[in-house]
Amino acid sequence: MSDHRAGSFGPAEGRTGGKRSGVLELAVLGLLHETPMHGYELRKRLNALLGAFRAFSYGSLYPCLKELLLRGLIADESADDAPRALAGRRSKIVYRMTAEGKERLQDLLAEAGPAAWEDDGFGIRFAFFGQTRADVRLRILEGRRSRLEERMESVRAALARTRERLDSYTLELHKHGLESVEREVRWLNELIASERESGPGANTPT
Amino acid sequence: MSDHRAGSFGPAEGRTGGKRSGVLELAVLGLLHETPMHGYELRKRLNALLGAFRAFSYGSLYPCLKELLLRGLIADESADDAPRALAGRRSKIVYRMTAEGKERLQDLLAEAGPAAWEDDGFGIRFAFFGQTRADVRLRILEGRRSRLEERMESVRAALARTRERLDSYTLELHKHGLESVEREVRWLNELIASERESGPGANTPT
DNA sequence: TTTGCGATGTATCGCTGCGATACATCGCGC
DNA sequence: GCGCGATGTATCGCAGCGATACATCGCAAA
Repeated sequence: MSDHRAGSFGPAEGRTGGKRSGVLELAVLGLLHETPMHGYELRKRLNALLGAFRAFSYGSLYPCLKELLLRGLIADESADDAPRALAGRRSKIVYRMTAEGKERLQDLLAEAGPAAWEDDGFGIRFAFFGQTRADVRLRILEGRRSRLEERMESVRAALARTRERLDSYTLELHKHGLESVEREVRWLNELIASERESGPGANTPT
Repeated sequence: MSDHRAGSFGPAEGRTGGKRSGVLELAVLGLLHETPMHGYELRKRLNALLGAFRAFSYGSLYPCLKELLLRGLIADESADDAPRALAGRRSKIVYRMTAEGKERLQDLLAEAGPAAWEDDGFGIRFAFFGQTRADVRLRILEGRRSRLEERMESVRAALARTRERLDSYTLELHKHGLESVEREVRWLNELIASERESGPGANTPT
């Protein structure tokens, strides 16, 4: 019972206590793209950026930062240009993106597959839509919409199957849940329409 | 400025110690209260019950079941009334509630504190409102509402602080998120009203 | 002056729960 | 008699949370 990863895809690295981070990686890279920052501020900005949608904690942020450093996607700015003469003094770590980091960010922002229409993946990508190519935006929006439609369909089917066994509170819960999803679909429709309207040739640079 | 939980409720709720799952425990107990079942069906029913709101996986269900067995809150029915003569044959495990389990369920359903107005805790409890005392229902509904209002307030404040730095997509995300919360508050208001209406003396028995 | 406090800042530990996977049995059509 | 999908039990690796520890800095009340 040990070591059986079929490993069809997924980079076989990590280990050594290394923490992988899907969405956080994009979030960090996306923010650092603007200006260098240290962890504390990164978190504040991140949570301000995402608002009601999501909040990250230090328990995930710092391990992620550590890993990104290791992978060379970000670097400690205070280390490469500081005088270094000051012996041992260091309490702040200012992170900046490296060239590899920028490349990675571009790859992540170009991703328009399933990962980009899951709840987390979508939300975080949407927050960085300003840096995303117009055609990718559209594909993500549409993918998200069909993902939600799928979900609604399966919930509705399950509901139809069990409706008579459910009490009024459960029914109410389902109704509310379904309406939330419907509302998001409507929102997506508006966004898609306005994307299409602003010209299918519009490519947003950087 | 502080983005920490201000702790207006503080330690009064007697945490300070490793606390067990809570959510799944309640779900399992709540379902098993009706009829005995095995894990597979438990999961199906659970996800049908919760619908769009939430879905549990085996990775959490089975460990939870194991722990509940250990704690004596549920028992393996096929073990205590089966002939036992059949040597070694066993593939299904049918769980039933014990007296301790029923007691525990009552305690969980009576809980109307902070744990009951977090996203998960609230949803799961709402699904079992049919088994909850009317006054507890009301307190949970009101607690949930004020929790959401708190959240909206802090998001709005953060938004006001950073609005000018955000691009149109991020603004759209915030708007949508805020509206979702507002919608849930309105929903809660309706529920509260209808709870109050149906008489403050109404105590639902099991 | 000192003391205390809240914001800033870095970091880790224990835990919950997910997702993928493995494997076994059963019923049923062909 | 065979395949195949539903039923059924179970675990592993990992992401991310929440609490916590600790250190420094600026500032205002004592």
